[in-house]
Amino acid sequence: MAPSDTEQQLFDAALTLFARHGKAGARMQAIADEAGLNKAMLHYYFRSKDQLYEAVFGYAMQQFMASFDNALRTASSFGEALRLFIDGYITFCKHHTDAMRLLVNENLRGGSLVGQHLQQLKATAPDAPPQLMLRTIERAVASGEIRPVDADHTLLSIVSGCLFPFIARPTAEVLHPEAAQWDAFVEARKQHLFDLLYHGLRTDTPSA
Amino acid sequence: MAPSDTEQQLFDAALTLFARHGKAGARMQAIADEAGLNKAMLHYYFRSKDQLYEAVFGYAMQQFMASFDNALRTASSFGEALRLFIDGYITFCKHHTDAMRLLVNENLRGGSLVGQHLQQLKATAPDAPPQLMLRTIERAVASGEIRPVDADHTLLSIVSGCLFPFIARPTAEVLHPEAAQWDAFVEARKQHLFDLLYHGLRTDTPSA
DNA sequence: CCGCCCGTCAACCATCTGGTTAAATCAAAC
DNA sequence: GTTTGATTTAACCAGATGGTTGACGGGCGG
Repeated sequence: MAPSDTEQQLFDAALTLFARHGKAGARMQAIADEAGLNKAMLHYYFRSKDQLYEAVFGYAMQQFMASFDNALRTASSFGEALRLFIDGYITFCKHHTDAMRLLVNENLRGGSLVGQHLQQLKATAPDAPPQLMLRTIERAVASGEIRPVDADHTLLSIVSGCLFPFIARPTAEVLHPEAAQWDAFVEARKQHLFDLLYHGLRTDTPSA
Repeated sequence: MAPSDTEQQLFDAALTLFARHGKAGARMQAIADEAGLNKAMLHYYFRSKDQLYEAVFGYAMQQFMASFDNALRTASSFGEALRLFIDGYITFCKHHTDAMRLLVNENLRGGSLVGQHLQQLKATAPDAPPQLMLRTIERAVASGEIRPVDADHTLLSIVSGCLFPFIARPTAEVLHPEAAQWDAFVEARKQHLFDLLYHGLRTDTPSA
């Protein structure tokens, strides 16, 4: 089961190139070159381009789920859970840009892989991070900690805020041209997003 | 200048297929077939696949900008501007899914086209919708109508909330499986998003 | 030392892909 | 009715692409 060194190199190269050029745009030859190996090895370890893509996609999704699974469970309040979720999500995107790009790309294309894997996950691991966060929101609504919002929409809003700077990086960089400051921008986003969402969600403080 | 009927059909088919399969995945033959025309016509009207793609992309971006330009100018308060922006954005995505997908795809891939067009737009039309909304936010901060938030981050958050359900539709549909209810879900999102953002942005009401 | 098998490779193959071309068609101008 | 120019078409082409194959090699059990 332990993937050989060669297999891993091919796999990594595939992830990189699939993320960069999409499934159709990534060439098998280019993947082999990137890994510094012979193209035939790709077919030796993964039979076809389709199967290679599926393997890489599945890995990306699994990696994604694992990334902030533990963090979430330690939260004691909704505010803390929200902060952990945002931090985990943004940190994941920052360090696993390729995996994230692959996942978003597959979503955007409306491929069937997303649905498949998500359904399967829902069945085998009913406490995966999305579900977990969803229930955290519902609980916070029930306890009156936050306004009575729709949990699905809210989760979508949280996720979108984390993901979007990476999705729309070229656009974001027109607003924030200093290239070197990208990291700082991403880091600042954690705080901005938490503030925005926490203010937006918490129960109204009766005023004037 | 008026594009011939043939040219328009090719153009539309190209938009559809580029959006569906990406630049690399869309085949010239398939585009011609979709338009019910001969493949050579594609090269007759647009010299190459690259130029066809650029033309389609430019059109999508222009269409996108035009879609909610007017609406924004009529707003009298920040709240109204926010509502109009959200409505316009979501409505655009709903009715021009292909154009939206193309734009997001290009962003995700980090292509140079996004930067080019946006820079050019910034120069020729300094009051394009994004800039306009940006300044609306800044004004609302200055007037104390909303908290002193970073305008760039805030705009990004607004846009992301509008766009994301369309980007991640397969994922969203796992949460909301009833296929027929997609339209209702999108419509409900306008209200949810406005509430979330408006609560999240408005100046703190001093309380206990 | 021998045979065996896994891993590796260069060369090869059928098909597909973007792009070209020369002939055919058509509409308006003369 | 013929000329002229834009439009349309089928056939074609060179190179790329996913995938295959047969040979080579080296480590390992015997």
